[in-house]
Amino acid sequence: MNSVQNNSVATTGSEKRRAQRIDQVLDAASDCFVEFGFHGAGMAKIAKRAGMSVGHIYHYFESKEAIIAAIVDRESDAAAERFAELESIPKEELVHVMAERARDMVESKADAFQSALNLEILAESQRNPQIACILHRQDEKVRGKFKSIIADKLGLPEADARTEVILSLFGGLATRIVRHPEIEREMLIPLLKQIMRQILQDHAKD
Amino acid sequence: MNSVQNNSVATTGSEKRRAQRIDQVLDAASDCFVEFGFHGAGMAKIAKRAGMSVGHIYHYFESKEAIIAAIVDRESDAAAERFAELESIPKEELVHVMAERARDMVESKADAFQSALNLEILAESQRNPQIACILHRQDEKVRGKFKSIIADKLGLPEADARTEVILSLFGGLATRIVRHPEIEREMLIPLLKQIMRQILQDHAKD
Amino acid sequence: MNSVQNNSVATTGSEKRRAQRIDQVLDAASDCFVEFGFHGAGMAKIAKRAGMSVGHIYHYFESKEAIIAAIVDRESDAAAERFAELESIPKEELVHVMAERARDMVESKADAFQSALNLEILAESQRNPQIACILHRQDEKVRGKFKSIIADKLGLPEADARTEVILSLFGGLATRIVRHPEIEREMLIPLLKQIMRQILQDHAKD
Amino acid sequence: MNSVQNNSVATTGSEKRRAQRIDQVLDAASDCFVEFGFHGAGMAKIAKRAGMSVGHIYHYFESKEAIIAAIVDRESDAAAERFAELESIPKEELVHVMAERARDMVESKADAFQSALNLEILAESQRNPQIACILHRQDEKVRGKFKSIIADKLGLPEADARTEVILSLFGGLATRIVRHPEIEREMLIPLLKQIMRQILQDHAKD
DNA sequence: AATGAATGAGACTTCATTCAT
DNA sequence: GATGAATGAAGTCTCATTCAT
Repeated sequence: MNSVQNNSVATTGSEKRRAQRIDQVLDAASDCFVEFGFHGAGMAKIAKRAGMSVGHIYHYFESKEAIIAAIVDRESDAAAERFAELESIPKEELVHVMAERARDMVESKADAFQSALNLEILAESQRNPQIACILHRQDEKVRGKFKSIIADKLGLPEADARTEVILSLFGGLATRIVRHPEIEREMLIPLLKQIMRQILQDHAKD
Repeated sequence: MNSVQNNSVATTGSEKRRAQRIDQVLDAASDCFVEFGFHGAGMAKIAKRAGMSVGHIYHYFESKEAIIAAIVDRESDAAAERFAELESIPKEELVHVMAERARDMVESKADAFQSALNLEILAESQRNPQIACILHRQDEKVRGKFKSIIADKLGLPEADARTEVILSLFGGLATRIVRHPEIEREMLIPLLKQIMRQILQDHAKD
Repeated sequence: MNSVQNNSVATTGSEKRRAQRIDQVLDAASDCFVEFGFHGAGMAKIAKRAGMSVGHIYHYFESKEAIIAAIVDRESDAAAERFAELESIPKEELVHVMAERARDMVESKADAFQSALNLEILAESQRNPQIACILHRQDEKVRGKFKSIIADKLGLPEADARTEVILSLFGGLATRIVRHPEIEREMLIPLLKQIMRQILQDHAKD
Repeated sequence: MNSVQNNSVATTGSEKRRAQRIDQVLDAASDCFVEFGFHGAGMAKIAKRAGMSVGHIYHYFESKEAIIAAIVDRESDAAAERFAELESIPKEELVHVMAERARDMVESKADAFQSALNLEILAESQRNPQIACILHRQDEKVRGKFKSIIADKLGLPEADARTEVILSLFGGLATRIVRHPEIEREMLIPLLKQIMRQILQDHAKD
């Protein structure tokens, strides 16, 4: 369901193979985690879906925790990148692009997988400091870029608040849509666009 | 951390005691679930914190699952009630009250809906149909009341969309605030109020 | 299903009540043991079926073991008595009566309950010396009476062997019929009568 | 006590080892079941006697139930085979061989069908449908072969009845002998032979 | 006499992890 | 690199028994 990455800068054939194997594990684990949760997915199930023996997984990962951490890393990298693309968008188009972004999120079911995993990750991050740290670091990155777009490119005040509210809204939307697939998504878009416009333009008055 | 309830309509002393004991278990379990997660919290830990033997918990609950379900029930009941209060608010004050509600959510850490337990519950609901069902039922209730307020009391069109967006925003905010306690909450309020106003008034144009 | 006994020689009303209560427990326990086995029948189930609280059963029986022992006693008493009746049968009718006894056993489903309990008891007796002892004592009694009938009343040699074979046959029949209720019982009777005759008359040659 | 089998058609060393391990478990479990009963024998005891960790047993058997089922299978297979041998016996010798069979049963304590395990199995079969089914299937096989021997080879009428009575007698004898090891077995043989002859020859008159 | 709340040991089972091959 | 046999701790749940009321 999810097997794009090949972050390896490897050149050796053996290292390439290694990276492939690691991705096999990560993909299998992601699937299992979505289906059964972090705790409900046993190493045996992951190994079977990865087409690999249980023992061999431990050649690539020190522990199950390490697999979780790697997935969180990979997943939050992907999320961060998506926001990063916004940096290169010219000022005039930004509001429009962000609004389209909202449409994508609302329309695409592709994020259902992602979002389900996200909930698992968020829950885990509450007691696993390592996960919490990874998440925090990534969030910092996203937040930073966003703020600079709002403050520098759009020249708006209160960049912090605008950033937090946008991120909250996107996060909440994603979660809500996974939980309620029956929602008619189309109808949300006009209202969302409107709100995006309001947040990203200087109408702000109290 | 959490020990308010006394829903018992009991009159007998023994029934009262029973209700007390049940609440002891529920409170202890809530604590443990927040601290260790649904699956990290063993019955032993819960029993110890409830001041009760493991075996005795099973006089009150058929299984650990049943405890989880009871907690979700209790928790989502509380959340639903909070939204239900809005029904009695007169039209003119509604936007204002909702905005204040956003402030409360942002300011108070105690809010159940923003609680850590909530994330655990959401994650669990993805694979536990019973939990999913409870959540869904409650959400239906909230959604219904909200829509009727927007459509009937405020006389606005697109009540569905407005409802979904508000609920998404509140949900996302709660989650984001638990994860980032360092956010300066105060600064969010003006922007949130503005958005609430926009959603609850008929400026809607695309 | 089984509640005849009232062995109490009691005169006091309170003792009568006591005996009644004890029989309630024994009857309930018999039922449960047949349905779930000795180990599968919890005290809770027995108590409920006896219309009595769990704790109160311990006023009458020291332990679950004691209940089992009491049942075995009662059950094997009943079985022994059935054989004892043979003593008063006149010589000429004995073969006929025994043959009829075989018919009864084969025809009556009433023994199914008994026989199911018997299997449970036999299995238990293999590791519970107390049960083994009770059973042994009763068997001794039955065997003794039988032998004396065969040797003294019928004047046959090898009374021991004849006794053992008859008891084996009856035991085996009972067990087989519980296990295979589909067997057409009627057809067995002529052959059984024939065998009874052979065992109880002096055709014995090798 | 019991470790004959090597049904494995395995050629690989690993498969051979696997079969060995499985037999270790089955042997250990048989021992424990005889000593403590199906429900008195904990997995811990079985594991210790099998020289294996508790957890590892679950690589070979899905559950304790599955172990019981496997033992019943093995045990009743052995019993069925013993009866199956009769098919190849020529007509004239049959009565004689059957009579000898009775002698063997009476004399040998090793006979599986008379083993203590058997009682345990019978008792269990009363509430465990899976066990009941295995037993029934085997019994069907034995009964079928027996009937065809009696009807076709010996040309006797009422093959059903004769079969049932013989099986009852053998079953009863086995049980009785386990319970009363003090019985002088030798003395039973002449009478048993006589009865076998009567059942397997056409003296039948009512 | 009677209740049922309460206990705690022990039952079966799962699972992350290790290690010989 | 690759396997899967093996471990043992820990998990959920049951149950005979006791005791305050």
